[in-house]
Amino acid sequence: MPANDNEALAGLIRKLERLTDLNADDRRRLLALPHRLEKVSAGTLMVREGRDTSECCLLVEGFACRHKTTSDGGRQIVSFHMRGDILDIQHLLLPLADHNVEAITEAIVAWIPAAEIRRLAWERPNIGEGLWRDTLIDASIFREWILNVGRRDARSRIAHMLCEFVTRGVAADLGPGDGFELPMTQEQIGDATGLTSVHVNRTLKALRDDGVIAQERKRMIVRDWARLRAIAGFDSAYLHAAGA
Amino acid sequence: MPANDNEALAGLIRKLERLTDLNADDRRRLLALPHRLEKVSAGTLMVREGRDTSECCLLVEGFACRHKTTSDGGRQIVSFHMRGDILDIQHLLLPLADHNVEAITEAIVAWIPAAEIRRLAWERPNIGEGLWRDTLIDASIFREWILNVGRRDARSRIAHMLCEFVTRGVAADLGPGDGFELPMTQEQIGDATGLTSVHVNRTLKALRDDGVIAQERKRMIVRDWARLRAIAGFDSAYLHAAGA
DNA sequence: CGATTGATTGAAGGTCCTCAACAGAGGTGG
DNA sequence: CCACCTCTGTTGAGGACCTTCAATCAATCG
Repeated sequence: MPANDNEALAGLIRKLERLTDLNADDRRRLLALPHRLEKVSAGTLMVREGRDTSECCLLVEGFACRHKTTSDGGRQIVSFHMRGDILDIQHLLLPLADHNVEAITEAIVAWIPAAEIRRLAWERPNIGEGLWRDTLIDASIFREWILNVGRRDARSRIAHMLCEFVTRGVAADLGPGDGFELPMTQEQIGDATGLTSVHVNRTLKALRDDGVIAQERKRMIVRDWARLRAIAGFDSAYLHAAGA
Repeated sequence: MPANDNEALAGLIRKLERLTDLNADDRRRLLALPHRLEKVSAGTLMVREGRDTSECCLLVEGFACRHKTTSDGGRQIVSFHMRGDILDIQHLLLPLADHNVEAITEAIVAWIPAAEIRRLAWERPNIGEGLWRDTLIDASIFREWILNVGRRDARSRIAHMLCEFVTRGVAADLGPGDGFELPMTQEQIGDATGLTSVHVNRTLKALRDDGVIAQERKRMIVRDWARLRAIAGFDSAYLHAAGA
């Protein structure tokens, strides 16, 4: 397994430290969380809608998304995730999964018993506060996504998705925001923005032609961050501490 | 003031009892929460995006919504609320409001100091668990709304919004679901579904012509619940305990 | 009772979708 | 190591759904 145990939980601690104050004891308890590491390939479903869950899934490395489907098969991605994110923290208190969690690249995840995290949340108020705040920021991002698919056109919508991804990636130490690995396919961008992959393709081409972005393979370069922001109408306030 | 103090907090207790176990002491502490009642008219903004907040707003009577706007003025409603709902519980841990909260009918709200609720959440684990679970259900509803505006056509989208409203209304003791007061205008339905009021009008007419619903004034009658559900692709699982 | 807000309907147009074909990249197995 | 296959990206043509603009009607309210 590529990541050792300490590294696996260190990502979670780094994230919580952006959200709350942790003392030495808090950190010790977090590092002592029982867990098992798993390497998964792109496309693996870590959580299935409707299933009972007793473990929480921490993303140690790689990228993942959460998605839901309509009764006639339409698929909607509701969030993207990167290292340090707990992918299904809501299962601490809601045992039945209401959506799927899928790896979109090869990834390493750590499975942690929900009961252990729950206990820690109540015994260490700092940790509980951080975890609760994390779920509240999740909810804030969901609200922004409702606005994104509901009220922006394809161009702004995709630009906004890119802005958010860059901003969160920088916060998660994935490197500088001007050039970065874009882990999702155009089909997945479509599923996240409520568009078809065909229209995503045309819209990305337009953004390239306008000199706002550039692409080579899966690598994306932001040529003009100010313009991308303006097209998206992006204001990072909704990310709260998570995107600071 | 139409509602007395006990009635005001009783709605919150009823709601929390659907989400967690409360003992006599929990209930006593909840009833002892300091608060002030306010009667507000339709259109009143209780919370403004970007503002610092130190009080939480409990909806005692009437209806409200939360909404956001794009930089060029597009407006998106991200949730509707009814009595018993805490309208901005995220401000317990996120001081800066990332959206607006607005009364859509005349309403009675109770303002409760956020610090008092926060204290109760940590001192009474049952209450904390119930409140956290409530915010997680909120998030689940947001996810469903992303799916709704992202992947359903106007007809299913509006049908889904109606199904959710009815289901939550029944759970909140607002009366039977077959005939009920629809508090929002067609413009607000449009803002919630990412459509224009014109298209909402045409779509509602189609649903009426098909015998699925009927309307008189602001009153809506569900003529064929099975068909409305089918059109919406509605499955109440995402409401978790809140819509049981 | 005039004024304002919300509902209703028509006509024209635009954004995005569907269907379809093809190119390129990457992975697999013989 | 190359042939093959699959997945992803790309582009074109036509059409559907929803929007925009506009006018009219109904209901509510000061």
